[in-house]
Amino acid sequence: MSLAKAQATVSRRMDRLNAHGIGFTDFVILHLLHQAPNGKLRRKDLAEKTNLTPSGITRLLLPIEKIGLIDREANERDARVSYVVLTAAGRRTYEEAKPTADALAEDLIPADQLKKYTAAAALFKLLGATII
Amino acid sequence: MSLAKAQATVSRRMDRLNAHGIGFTDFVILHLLHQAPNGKLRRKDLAEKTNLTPSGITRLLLPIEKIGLIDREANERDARVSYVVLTAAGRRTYEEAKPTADALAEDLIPADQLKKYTAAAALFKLLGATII
DNA sequence: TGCGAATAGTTGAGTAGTCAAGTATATGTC
DNA sequence: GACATATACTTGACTACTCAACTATTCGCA
Repeated sequence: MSLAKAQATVSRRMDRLNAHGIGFTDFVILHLLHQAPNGKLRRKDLAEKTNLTPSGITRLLLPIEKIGLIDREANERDARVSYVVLTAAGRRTYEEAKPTADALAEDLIPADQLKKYTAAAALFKLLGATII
Repeated sequence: MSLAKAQATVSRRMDRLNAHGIGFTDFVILHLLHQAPNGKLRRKDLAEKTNLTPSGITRLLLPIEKIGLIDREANERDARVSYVVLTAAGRRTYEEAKPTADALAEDLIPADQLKKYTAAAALFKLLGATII
């Protein structure tokens, strides 16, 4: 209940990202893909990293694919997996949005205060969550 | 995203409460009413305490009212407000569920570890959340 | 080598909320 | 004392998920 509110606060704050045509969760996806080797991940990996279910990922990616920021790619060794790859447009959007996201994060929790919250991180871990 | 998962973990764990015929959020409502003077609160107060919107509260209370754990009561001075009151059955259910909830909480985060997490509480406050 | 069990992803139905707009009532101001 | 404005709550339409069941494929092993 309380945690949900904190979550809501974060995403609402981050919604200034939609100046870039994307929402907070979209940005997280782009961020994860950007970090990944070759800019691609299996849908299952995205599900794990975001703590969503595979079905949640399917539904989340649909509109991002529709606007052309990500694309599908088959795995030649395993026909079950479908990679999510960052398109050129996706990479561009990510790079444009990154400074905005960083500024918003800094605004939300000033970096010099961040070290205080390692205990919070431990709590999240205990609860099975991962810090972005 | 991460916070949402922690939240999900908590509520899923707390879902053992449905042995008492109620869910986690229902229990929170009963708890808040139990604490309140005269066992009643305005819907607006519940919204603030739970960090839900008034419309969320309306929808949340509907089934709890239907199973008779809470009831409506008018305010004679202000016809706009409708109190939420704990019924006898609601009080009974709360008192039965409380030990279960306490045990589950202790199970989730052992009390002797709890003091470690004051920093987490500070973080939540910063994010605009309240600890139960 | 063929078959049961596991894995990746999708889909239908449901849940728990949100926001925006609407109703009813109360309050402050001129 | 009437009228603009504010407050308490509800409702319709929507979002962002979840779970369970399904399809397609791959793997382990008798």
